Amino acid sequence: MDRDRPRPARLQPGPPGPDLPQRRGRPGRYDGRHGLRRPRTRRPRLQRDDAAAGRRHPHRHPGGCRSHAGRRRGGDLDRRPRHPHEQGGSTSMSTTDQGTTTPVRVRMAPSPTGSPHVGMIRTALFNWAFARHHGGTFVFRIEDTDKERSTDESLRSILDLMRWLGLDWDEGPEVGGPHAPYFQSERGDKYADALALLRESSRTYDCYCTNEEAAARRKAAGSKVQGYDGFCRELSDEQREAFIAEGRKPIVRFRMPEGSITWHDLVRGEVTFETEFVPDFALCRANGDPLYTLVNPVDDALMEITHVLRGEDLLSSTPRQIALYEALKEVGIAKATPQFGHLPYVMGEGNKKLSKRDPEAHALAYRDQGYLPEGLLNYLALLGWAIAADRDVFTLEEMVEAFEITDVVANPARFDIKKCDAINAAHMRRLSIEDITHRVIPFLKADGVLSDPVNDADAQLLELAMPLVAERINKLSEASALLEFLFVDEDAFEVDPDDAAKVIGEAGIPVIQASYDALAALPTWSTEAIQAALQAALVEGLGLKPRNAFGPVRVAVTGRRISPPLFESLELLGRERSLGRLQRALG
RNA sequence: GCCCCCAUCGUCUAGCGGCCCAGGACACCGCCCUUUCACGGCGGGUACGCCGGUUCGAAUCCGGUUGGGGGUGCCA
Repeated sequence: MDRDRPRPARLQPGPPGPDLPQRRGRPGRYDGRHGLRRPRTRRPRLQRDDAAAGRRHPHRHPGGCRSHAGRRRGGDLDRRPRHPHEQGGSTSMSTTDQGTTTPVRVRMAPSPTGSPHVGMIRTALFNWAFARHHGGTFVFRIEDTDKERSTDESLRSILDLMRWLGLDWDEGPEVGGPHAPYFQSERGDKYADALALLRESSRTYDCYCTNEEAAARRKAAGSKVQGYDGFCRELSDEQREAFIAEGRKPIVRFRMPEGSITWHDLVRGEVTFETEFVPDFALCRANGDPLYTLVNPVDDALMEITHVLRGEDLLSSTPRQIALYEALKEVGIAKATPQFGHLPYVMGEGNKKLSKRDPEAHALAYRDQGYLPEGLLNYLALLGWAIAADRDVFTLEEMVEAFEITDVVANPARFDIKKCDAINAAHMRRLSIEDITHRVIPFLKADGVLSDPVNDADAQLLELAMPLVAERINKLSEASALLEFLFVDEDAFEVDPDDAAKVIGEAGIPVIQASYDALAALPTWSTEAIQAALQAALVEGLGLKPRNAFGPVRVAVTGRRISPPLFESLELLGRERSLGRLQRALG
């Protein structure tokens, strides 16, 4: 073949034990222990006999915390009996370490380049939920090796995002941890050490070729495979010296082993790659800068990550990582190869991976548009996972309780903003008035509806008005339009011209006049009295349908055709301001 | 090109060989409720890509095919 070396049929035996169900795609339920899986059974967790409730508090200390009080490390790990025949390790390149009971350690490792993406949230959420479900550790690591593209702004955005979402991390930026530092830019010595050890082993070799040379050789050989061809694998001293004499600087390449590499993917089942299709890859640049291919596995190894849950785009780099892990174990850097689970893409319009170009991709925009973190997270969780056959709305706590990585489906999901809205709306309706008021205030301030700080009178008015508004908004940002008329100064009050044209006009003037007369005569200014007076004057008096009767009044007083309930609104506005606005509408 | 992944309503999913002429949610279409809006209620249409095989029985297992996606870097 391309490397001119014989290829043994298969290094790996087939599926391990006779009792191990190896259904592709729907693997057995993962029980939190390395290499162990059991056949899926329907929601056995619902019958759990321990008091799981109150054990975890996913919302505590958003933004990361040190306190592990109350968290049971490795909580679920010993719950189920081990099945003697169930072993996940199936190959010489096994991704599992049989017999261990290591507590779960997962990580989120974003690159701080550009604006954080909703796909990133989904990955973070599944990692977080997996960690919390198993009472494990959620590590947050910043992969800022690319100095050109990494920015502080992006880093801040990611941290803000995680804090807003309430996905707290146990180790990482701001909280530190036993494997600090958690910024790759501060871990250069570790990569240099790893590279030096690897270079001393037989697993790597120095390569002097240019890309062009390798590509030309591939082409000349009529190879179907692209990428490096292994030319420098067995260089003679003379060849090496000749290259050096030419002034070439070598890079370090990893020597892919022969045969095939198989792993049991946590979401996809068994995946196999023939290594003839996995070219020897570079670990560093000629100037010595380590590449992602090196730093990512080295950090995972050093941080003792047990499960790597990441995007499907990394699927094809997994055989390289598994092979590298073998070398890292050999040189004493890695203790064990993690298990891998490749999450499906979040797709955008037109069946393409949701790209940064899509406005829907920008994660922080959801916060600014008034989505609830619990709503967004709930929706994102639905992309690839279901808590039950007939349920879509759930809390983070419920997700933690029920989340199984092996329940995640492998097919890519389209991001549907309408459903996202609907799920968010469901969470809005679950909030108490106090809670929703609290959350709406920043939006009201930003929109200039409320002053900052809020004065006492406005605070009081808001407290009275929110019950009317809370049930009719689906996003926090929608409150301003509904409340503005109550807080605006009279001389700044404006009536929407389009709405006025539609319902006031000539036909509306008599209606407003009649309303003014009826309300001006009112001895008490209450919702009930207002309703009775308007009902009598307009519906009975003028013979109007309620819709036509109250429309003009609504626009005159609230400025818009869409408002909180009219009679309550009038009461809150007060007699003087209400009558004044009716007067103004009359011209 | 080559390699890998994926395949149930428009969308997200349930389904783990008989409970399925396929369930839920969003969207859509009617109707009801209603002072606008937002809720809420009732009803409706719409899906197992295709071809083989295994089986008494297949959406479910196997093979193929087609279609989609991803990868194929001294990017991450």
